[in-house]
Amino acid sequence: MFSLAIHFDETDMKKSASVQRRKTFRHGDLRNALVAAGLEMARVGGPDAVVLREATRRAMVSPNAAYRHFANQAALLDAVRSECLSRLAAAIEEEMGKTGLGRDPQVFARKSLRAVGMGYLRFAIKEPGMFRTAFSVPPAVDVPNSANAASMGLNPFELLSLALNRMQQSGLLSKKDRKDAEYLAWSTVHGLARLALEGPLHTLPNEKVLALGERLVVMVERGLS
Amino acid sequence: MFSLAIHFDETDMKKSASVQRRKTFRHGDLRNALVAAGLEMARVGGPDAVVLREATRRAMVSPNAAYRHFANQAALLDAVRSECLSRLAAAIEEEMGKTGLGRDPQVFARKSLRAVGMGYLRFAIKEPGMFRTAFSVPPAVDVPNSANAASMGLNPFELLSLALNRMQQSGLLSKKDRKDAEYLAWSTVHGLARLALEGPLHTLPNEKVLALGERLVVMVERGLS
DNA sequence: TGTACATCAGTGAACGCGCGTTCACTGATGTAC
DNA sequence: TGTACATCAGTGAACGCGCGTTCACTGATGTAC
Repeated sequence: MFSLAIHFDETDMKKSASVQRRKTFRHGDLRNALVAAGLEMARVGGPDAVVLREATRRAMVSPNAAYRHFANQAALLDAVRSECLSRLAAAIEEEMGKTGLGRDPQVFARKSLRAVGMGYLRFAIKEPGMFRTAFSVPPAVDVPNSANAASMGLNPFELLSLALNRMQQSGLLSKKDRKDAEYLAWSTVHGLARLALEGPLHTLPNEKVLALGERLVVMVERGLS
Repeated sequence: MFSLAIHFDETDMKKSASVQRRKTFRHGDLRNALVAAGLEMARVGGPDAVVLREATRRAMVSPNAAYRHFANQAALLDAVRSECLSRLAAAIEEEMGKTGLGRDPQVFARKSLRAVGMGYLRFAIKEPGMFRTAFSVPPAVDVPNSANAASMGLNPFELLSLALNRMQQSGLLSKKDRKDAEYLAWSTVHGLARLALEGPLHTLPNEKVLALGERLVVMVERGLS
């Protein structure tokens, strides 16, 4: 019971409440903690909100501790961006998973393409900050510390390729039309997503955006071949 | 000849060179000068580069002078954004102007749509900073001082509507398909533009982007109806 | 199993910077008489 | 035509802020013996 007082002291009550303090000198998992903090900031405020000092604050660590794990702020942002892309890919995969297998290969292919597009769009609407971060302007020149570029699993682009391959294999897409079809299909939903998040269209209600998305997917199907 | 010395003195040589000084107390056209400076910064560095203090520096005016013409930095950015949209519209109109009139209304309509899409894309490639600024995230809440919203001429959206109207009037588009076609058509080229400027596709050569743009326009034509 | 030591993840303090914004002011201009 | 004066576009100085980054350091950990 009296150990309470000691805990009280340890938790550092100076200034406002809620300032906690690590009990170990080593953090143990600081790199991941910084990325997680950066991701949360990106989620709320987009790429510009990924502030190195704030990340260290949230990880309860001094500002310069970040430099043990990242060469600079750009490297941290890059790691966060990469994580955002992974989340987007996961959202798409989940949407694809929902569309059963389907026996007819053509129906399956169409469903796959639709799932990629709609999963993409849904993620953009649900997590605009992460989405914008995933596609924020790339580092101009440097960003020395970007080891984790690859990560695991397929990225959004590869998932789209997969769906388009199914379209081709099931005979819905000629070999000629298949060429560069990724870029065309991707552009459509990406454009809608960005217009819905920012710029003149950002007041469109979500349902409307999703309905437009459905129409876009159909348009792509018809327009590609 | 000896007046040179006086001029020398007037031009204020302290510190580096090239620092000039206005001779009149009143600037005369400060608001426009600030927007012009902001526009140039946006052109080079995108929306984040529109810095109020830097704009006043370029207008050779003290920082707080800006507050005679804009309520705050957001208001200046908003004026710059509006100007970027105008420039985009002008680029599209120019592209439309290049496509002669054509006697066949259907050919004309197709050419119009193509011109809108390609003009849009070309502007995005040529002026990525302005393009990104035009579609940067809108002011969250305030921006009190945004008088010049309307400006003159048609905005990009209206130009696109015009082309789609021609499609409908010439019988290329049913009334049903015409509905919300703006959003669909716009999304495609907008998406390609943004992917080409940032994100994973930003290394695509310009010619390739334009070639994809041509395919997109065809896809939209076919897919819409 | 115990101890010396190298490693290196963290600390604490400080830096220079440039930003947006506010204050009390100054002085050119255009208008009323 | 000349003069007094209100207007208001500009000045100069200062503010608080938070950022990214560097410095010399400290102390826990894991390894070699």
